[in-house]
Amino acid sequence: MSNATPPTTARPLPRQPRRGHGRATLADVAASAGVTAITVSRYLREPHRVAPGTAAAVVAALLATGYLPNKQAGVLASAASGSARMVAALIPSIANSIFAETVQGLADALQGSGCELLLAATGYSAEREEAQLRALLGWFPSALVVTGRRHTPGALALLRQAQARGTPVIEIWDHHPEPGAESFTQIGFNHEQVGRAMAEHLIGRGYRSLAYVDSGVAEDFRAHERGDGFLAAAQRHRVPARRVTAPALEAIEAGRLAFASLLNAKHQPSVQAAAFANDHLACGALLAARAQGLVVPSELALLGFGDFSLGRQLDPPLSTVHTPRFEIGQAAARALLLALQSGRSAPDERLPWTLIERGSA
Amino acid sequence: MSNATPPTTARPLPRQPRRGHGRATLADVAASAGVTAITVSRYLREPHRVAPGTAAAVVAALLATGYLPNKQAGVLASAASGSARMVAALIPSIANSIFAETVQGLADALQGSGCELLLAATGYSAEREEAQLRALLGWFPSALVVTGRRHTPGALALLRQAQARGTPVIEIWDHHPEPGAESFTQIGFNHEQVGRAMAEHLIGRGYRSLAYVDSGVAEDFRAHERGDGFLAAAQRHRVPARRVTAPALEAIEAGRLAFASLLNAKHQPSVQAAAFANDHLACGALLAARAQGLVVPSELALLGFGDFSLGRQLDPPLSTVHTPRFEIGQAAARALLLALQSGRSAPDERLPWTLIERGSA
DNA sequence: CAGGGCTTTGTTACCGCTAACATTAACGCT
DNA sequence: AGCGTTAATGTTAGCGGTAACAAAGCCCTG
Repeated sequence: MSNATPPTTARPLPRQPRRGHGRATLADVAASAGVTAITVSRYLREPHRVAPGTAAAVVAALLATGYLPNKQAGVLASAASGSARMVAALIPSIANSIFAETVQGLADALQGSGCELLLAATGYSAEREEAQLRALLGWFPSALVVTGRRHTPGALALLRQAQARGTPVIEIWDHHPEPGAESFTQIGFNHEQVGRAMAEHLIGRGYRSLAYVDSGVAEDFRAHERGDGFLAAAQRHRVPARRVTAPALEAIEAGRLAFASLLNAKHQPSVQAAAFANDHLACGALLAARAQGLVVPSELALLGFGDFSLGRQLDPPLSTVHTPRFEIGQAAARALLLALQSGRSAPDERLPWTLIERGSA
Repeated sequence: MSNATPPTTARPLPRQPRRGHGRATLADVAASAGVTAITVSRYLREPHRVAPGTAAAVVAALLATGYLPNKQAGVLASAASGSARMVAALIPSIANSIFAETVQGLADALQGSGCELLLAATGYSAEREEAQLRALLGWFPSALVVTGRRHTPGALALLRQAQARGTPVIEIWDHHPEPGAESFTQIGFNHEQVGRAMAEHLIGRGYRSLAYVDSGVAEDFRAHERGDGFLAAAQRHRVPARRVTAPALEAIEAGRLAFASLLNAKHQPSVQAAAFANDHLACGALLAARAQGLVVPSELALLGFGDFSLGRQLDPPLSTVHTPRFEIGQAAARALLLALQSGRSAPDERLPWTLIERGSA
């Protein structure tokens, strides 16, 4: 009755509309189908709740408009449910084949779950990890996958916050439950244990003077831990062992150089067997040893870590530790999907590694 | 005049509020700083536009609340500007070291630009590429990086739409400008040309019966194109050449088996030199050849593609084609950042490859 | 045939943030 | 003094979707 013509007061003066991005929206689809937006939204999420006839019209409209849902809007609207369907993964390096395979496992297992993968490489820097984490959290990922259990205090606080809010946090490549301290889901294995096994393998084969050639990457904590385990086991067996740190170069080249320092005459007794932080280092050393005419393993035994394809092809083939690198990614995906479903944090998983004796040790 | 007290009708009865996710929002920060949300927002985006005193209060409030911006909301609100600061990349396989290094280059160069990386692996399937593309587009990425120039019609339509809306689209690992057809920014090299160069190298070294061992992955178009170039060049030089397709197995093993079929007696003339779709295949063949006591390259020359570290370590070391795999990722990042800045699509880049003669061909 | 329950669709408000415009105060200049 | 200009901050509305609730229509039952 009174809404015929608004008087001169309070004219809402048309302001310039913010144009969107040109893509069809739910409203467009709805208009085309002759329904309202919520019906289309419902059809997309719970198709059984719209009547068959309506559904047909909606489908036609969806095809006609080429609608693609705007996930930003969707996530924002259902913020409480927190279902961004996006997993943020932080790994040290993508180029490192170890982590590349893990990411592949993660991506494969996520495929079909409707989760996208947001990836960042930290370059083995804990500070960078924190910065990346901060950036990635801005997207409200539904789960977080981080590498290892060492983080800056800031990163740790962010991870704890996220976990407290119900975002699953999964640590991969390590398995080292701290008694008492409540922590995140860990999927991996114990690196100290691997180091011990490497030492014990060499000792068992009769070598009586050992070395561990550590990674030149200062923040490759897992390599250092394998070294810790290695040295501890040697000490327990009263076998002399020392730690050498490879130069921070391309790994094969670094292995070559590390080999030279292993043979350095000023160390007594001279090294009979060396374990390496990774296969690339070990291969470099193996090649250098062969080039010098040294007989492997009788004059110097070499044991790698990682089971890269390269080592299998050398002469003698490199003895090494096979790691479940693909499986870690898969298991992480399974664990986080489970956690998202159940609402509880998934259990730890300790995945098996195996020491493969090939010929070099 | 009439809006003093609403009558009993239309009581807005308090409805249950939708709670958010528990994280501090701009409004919280603003309340803590004693300003309104827009001021905080402004401080974060254009700090010089808020007064120094206010800025100090805002900073304090930001720290006190531990605020992390919600990027979903930010992107949604500035939809027109389309600045999601997120790059979607689609590659065939993450585990393949070629692409892993490219992704690393991409991530490295994106680092610091404030762009996140949304990654998906297509498993060399064009259909899967389209599906992934559809899913990734839901996030309104600010740029798209796809591998190669072959896409399904649906994917192509999506890419064109995106480009038309101003989202840079970059095709990596290929460089094959179609005359006339307007296309996307291509960063890579011409694979047919590489194939020709491989054939010409072998012909130049005097081999008079050639073979190209193609990838067993049906949709590895670039490998097939190298084969096309290889065979075309051989034909032009009137040198017999045939194409053999490796079985779709693990590549080193596939190379081993491909080697056997190369020597198949029923083919005349027998193959003197073979080029391979990738180094893994070539290495498998080289190892098989050596195992049979064949002398490489005099009895059979082998030429790889990719320059993987493995090939360098064999005896004889594998001759191969070095590709700018890391640089492709970097260049893609540079190109898309440029396109985002300038608003125009970035120019193509043809990156150099080199044929490295090592000993096997 | 009134009334309870179910199905189907719509209305409203809000997620967290920012574009567009409004407002206020301080300043400079003729 | 009067007026335009600029700097600093606020108000409003909306991005595109979904949660919460409402309402309309149908079926069945006693």
